[in-house]
Amino acid sequence: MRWSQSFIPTLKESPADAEIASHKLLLRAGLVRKLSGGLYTFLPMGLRALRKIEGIIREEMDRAGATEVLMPALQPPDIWQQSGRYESARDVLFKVKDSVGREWVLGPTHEEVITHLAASEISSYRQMPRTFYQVQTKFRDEIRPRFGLMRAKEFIMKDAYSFDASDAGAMASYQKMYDAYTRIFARCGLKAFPVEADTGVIGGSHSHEFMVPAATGENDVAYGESDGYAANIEKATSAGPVLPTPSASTGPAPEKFPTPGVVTIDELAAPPHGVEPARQVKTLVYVADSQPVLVLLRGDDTLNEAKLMARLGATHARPATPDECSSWLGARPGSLGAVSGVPAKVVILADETLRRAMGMVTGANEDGFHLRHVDVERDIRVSRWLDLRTVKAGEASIRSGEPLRIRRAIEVGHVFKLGTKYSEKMNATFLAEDGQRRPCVMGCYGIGVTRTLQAVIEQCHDDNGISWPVSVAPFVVCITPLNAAPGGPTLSLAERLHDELAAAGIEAILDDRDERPGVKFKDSELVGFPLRVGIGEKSLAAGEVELKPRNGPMLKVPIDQALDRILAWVREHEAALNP
RNA sequence: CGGGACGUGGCUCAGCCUGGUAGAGCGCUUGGUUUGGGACCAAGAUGUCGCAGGUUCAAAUCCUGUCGUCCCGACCA
Repeated sequence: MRWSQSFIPTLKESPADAEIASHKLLLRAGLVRKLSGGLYTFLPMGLRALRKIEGIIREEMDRAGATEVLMPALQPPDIWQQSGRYESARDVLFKVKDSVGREWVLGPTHEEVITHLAASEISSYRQMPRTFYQVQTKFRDEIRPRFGLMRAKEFIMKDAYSFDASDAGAMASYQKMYDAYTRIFARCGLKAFPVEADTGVIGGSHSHEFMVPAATGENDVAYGESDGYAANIEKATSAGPVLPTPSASTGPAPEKFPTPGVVTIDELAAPPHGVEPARQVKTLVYVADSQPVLVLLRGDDTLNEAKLMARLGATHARPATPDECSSWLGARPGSLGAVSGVPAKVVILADETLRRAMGMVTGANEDGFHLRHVDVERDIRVSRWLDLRTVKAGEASIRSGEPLRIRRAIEVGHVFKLGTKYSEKMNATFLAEDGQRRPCVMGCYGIGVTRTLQAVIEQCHDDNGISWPVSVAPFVVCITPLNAAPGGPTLSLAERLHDELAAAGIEAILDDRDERPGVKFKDSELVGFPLRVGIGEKSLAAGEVELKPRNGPMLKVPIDQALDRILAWVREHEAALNP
């Protein structure tokens, strides 16, 4: 490929609407252009890198025994109604109407479609295990698209779905995908690691997300440095808070005291009251699937909303408004408590940390008053004790006791044991060996392909631009004749090398532009080709060409060895990425 | 959805406060000189200042609305 025949519009300056490095580089290196918020056109270099990632994914899916299909992006709403997600996923569903007014859905994912297929095509245990996958464009009505391809309205995803006749079979299918994912990200040159993930409404214990550590990620991961524990913060647990919870009773009964103007934990902790946060009971009012619930946490803890929803099996949860708090409890946020005045219909959930907590301080359900000497088990009608708190850095790992750390990460993949949630609702059943009809046991497995592309850039770049791993580089080799005069000796050698590389199966881009050397050097580093082959009149006179790895020092090699040295360099770096 | 910021040539931005001829750098075109790290000189082209109203003799500038973009938030009462 000649540079002049491609389309690589590089930019010296970053467009103003890009914030993070990978987003800026996507634009600066001419990989993508924005059409609208969350919608991007892939230009040749971006498309080539994307195809490389897709290629790796296809190879590994096939190796793992999955089989490729392609499902419609446009889907009838009735299958979404059948699965119940027409309601529960309504926030992300794009809906469109056709010319006669009938409604359609743009698929954010394909569980419904594949389960519909399985319902009609799989009828016997003999047809399983079976794993289908596709690489498809997905649509999500993101509240706030951001960071380029990272969170977009339209994006490319690899999704796979496994069907098994038994739980054990489903676990084996899950493990195959888990292993495939590990290989895929390694081959993409990404340092991605699996973490335990929240299973949300669906329940079950088997879900892992593959995370790429990055300060710009949108997820927090809690992990142990050496014990291997790693979990999404939404799921993470610990041995408990570092500070112990007060457990000595300070009085025989709760006692009301005035706290005018005090509405926050910090204000109650400050003079004149001086009640340290660990001695306070934080009372939150939530509305979960239209039901009011009270959530009790220690004052210095934070509610983990994902845990709340998971424990309740709720699909939507939101904090109650101050007016709702007033009408249910008789007080405004800041003076709420669960000791008295809680209507019987309101469920009270308390975090495990508060078990046996004594001598606590909490709101009195009367504006301007709090209660002290509260023994939680004695004084509060707790309906359920649950793990609802968000773990904090420094707390002991449940695995080894070492202090947990927390870091930001980008989620690039998710493997999930679904069970029979969809197969039951959509009647995807089979006849088992024992003659019984049972629902298929399913798993689903996603990789954000476009997001993975950007994650690679986020992880592989420097001040000069992108630095692609050879496996996903749009071209591995950039041949740079410093003088591209037609018919001249540098261009002739460049062309010869290009053709010889092509014959050896390596696609190189030849920078045949009539540009000054500095421009070519800067561009090749910005776009990030792993190996640049420089051919100038000086080096030619010395009988040499220059091999300049993107991340290493320049090597001068004799012209007649150039091809072999380039091939060796590429093979070596390809091999390094193969697990 | 709440808060904030910003919309001026292809890109990055100045001008707006204090209304009065629309600017710079990069990019682009032409000619010349250059040619191993984003060249230099000269001459040029490119704008209904996001859009719609309003105020005014006069609006990029002030006011209102609207659309778009980006950031923060949408757990800690």
